[in-house]
Amino acid sequence: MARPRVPLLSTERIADAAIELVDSGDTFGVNALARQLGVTPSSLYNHVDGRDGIIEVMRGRLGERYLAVPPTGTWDEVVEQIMRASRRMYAEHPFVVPLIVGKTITHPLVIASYDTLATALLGAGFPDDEVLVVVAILDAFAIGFGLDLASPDHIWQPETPTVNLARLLADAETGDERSDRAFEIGLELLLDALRMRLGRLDLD
Amino acid sequence: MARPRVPLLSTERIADAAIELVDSGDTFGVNALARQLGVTPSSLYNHVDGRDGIIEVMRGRLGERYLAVPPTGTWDEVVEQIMRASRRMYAEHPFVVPLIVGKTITHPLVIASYDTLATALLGAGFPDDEVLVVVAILDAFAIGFGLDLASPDHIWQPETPTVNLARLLADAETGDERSDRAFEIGLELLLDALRMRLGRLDLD
DNA sequence: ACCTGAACACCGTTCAAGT
DNA sequence: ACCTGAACACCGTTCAAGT
Repeated sequence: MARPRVPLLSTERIADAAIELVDSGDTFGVNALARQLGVTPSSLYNHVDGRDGIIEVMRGRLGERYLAVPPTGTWDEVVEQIMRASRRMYAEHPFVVPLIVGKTITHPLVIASYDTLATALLGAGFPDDEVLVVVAILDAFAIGFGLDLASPDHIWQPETPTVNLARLLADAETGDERSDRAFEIGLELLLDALRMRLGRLDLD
Repeated sequence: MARPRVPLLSTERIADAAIELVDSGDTFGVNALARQLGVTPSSLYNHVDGRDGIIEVMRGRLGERYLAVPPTGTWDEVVEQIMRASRRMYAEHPFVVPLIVGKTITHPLVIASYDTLATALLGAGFPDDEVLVVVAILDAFAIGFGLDLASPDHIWQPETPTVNLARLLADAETGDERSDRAFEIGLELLLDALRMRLGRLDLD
């Protein structure tokens, strides 16, 4: 079977299988992915630009699933909806976060999501030269919490005595609940702070 | 030369060389590190627990350099100093961030830094069950911005028309300055928000 | 156009052998 | 105790060959 009459692969099938592989917790790799698709590693190169290409179609596919509906309402409602959508995406696929982090974003839908965010902030009254900065802050926040979900349950492992940390860790809730609470409180803090800053800007 | 009369390696030499390798921008790896140390990959295993072990001694070494001086002052000054110290560490060694991210922290000095943060927040009046959550938020924030520094100059690369994003990107400052401004504004927002929340808590 | 299979340079890790 | 060198199973990528 050299060339099948109907193609075995497509970017969508590759993206979906990649997401499945990563979600399973097994380490991501071109060979592992090919194995799961029942295909030779080299066949992937007919559809996708190597390892990084696979990661980018993963991001795009997830974007289609989580960021497709454009948010509506006041600027802070838009911000909140996008942050929550990203959060849901990362929460349900935590292990993709370390893979996509720091890679250039090109997928139109994902770009559109950041564009919506920027437009909402401009509409709110944030000055031109501050909008991208705020977007970067929101992105850093979302990514940081996404990584939090991908991290092992015990990020801090004190081996020497501590003043308070060890005791707090012993009493703390388990990973996901703590992370969810942290996200909720963090988002609230962030939105409050943005509203406060906007109020100050309006006075000038 | 089987066993040298004085050891060629030590965890410190390994850590320093690893930091140097990572800073140079070359991809980190056991083999590349051994090459730089003028040593066989397998010799590293006499001092360090494989790849992950090397990463952990890197983190420890950086902690010794950037987090050794315990911060003083009011709780928010402590928070600010620790955040700035982490920022400096990540800014001067951006490429270590993707490596240490999500890995369990054991190094006493690094643990001590988080302990100091927790103690300051407790002293401020944050309730026991909220302190770790705030620490996680601060950590997510710092990590997020650290990754921002390790990212390529053009994180967003719109290939289809946008409402505002493409225009804002064209006018934007270059990577490091933008990231620095974002950090400054973000830290201000975060501290304001924490003070606000503390004020509310005090009323109950 | 789309797959296989061989080949390549490279990983991280283990372990016997040497001093 | 601490290094080398051989060996292992595994990467990601390229490319000729086959339909």
